[in-house]
Amino acid sequence: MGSWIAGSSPLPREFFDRPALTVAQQLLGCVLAHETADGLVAVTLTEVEAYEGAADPASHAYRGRTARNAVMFGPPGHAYVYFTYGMHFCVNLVCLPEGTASAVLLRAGRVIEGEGLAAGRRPVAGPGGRDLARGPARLCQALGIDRSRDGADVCDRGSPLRVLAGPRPQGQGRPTVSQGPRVGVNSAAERPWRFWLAGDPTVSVYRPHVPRVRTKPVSSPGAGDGTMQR
DNA sequence: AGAAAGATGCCCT
DNA sequence: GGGCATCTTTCTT
Repeated sequence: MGSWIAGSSPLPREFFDRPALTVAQQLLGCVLAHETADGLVAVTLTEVEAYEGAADPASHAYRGRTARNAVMFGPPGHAYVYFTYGMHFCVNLVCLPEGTASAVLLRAGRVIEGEGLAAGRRPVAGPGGRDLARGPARLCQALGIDRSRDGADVCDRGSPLRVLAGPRPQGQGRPTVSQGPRVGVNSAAERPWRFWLAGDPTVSVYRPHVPRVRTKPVSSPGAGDGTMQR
């Protein structure tokens, strides 16, 4: 089986020393591998989102550097792992040189190595493995990525978390990349900075941007005209 | 010190 | 389709 992953060289740091929009599209089809004491799990990336730094209201770095997002301001090729919604982890890859804060959120992938281990980590995933890493939090769960991987150098051959060039299918050119608005972003939602492999079943289902509506204890008058209230 | 929101996923109706 | 789980970060008193 594909033990080529263990001996393969990670992508060079220059790969990540580019704008997030470029890196995001180039990352599709590449391999993300995570090695733990339990074993190796690897996916080919099928869906990503680009986030700029200071110029992007949807970015965690928009309001400046904090203890949480410090890795985003560091050198390219490192993982920025954050915790959200009280239970989920998501992983980003930092782009551009130190001092800038752009990154690419990894949203989905297809498990190509360690499927048994990944399935054990995600017992609720259905058969077939399609849902093992569909969605950013699911991807982290399948790979066993948590905050201890924050700052990991994915360009380091000795790192437990690495990014490798994807296998080039014979007789095929570059995969067809689709593009659309980012998911779960209520600001700058008009920027089509989400990229995915067209037609891939492991891509997360598109949810049109519906901001979370807080339930109101009392109904206010004047809202009976059918106007959307949020 | 306290509160509110959050780059979500799961289960139930 | 919608509510809920669950907690960290950051902003506001």
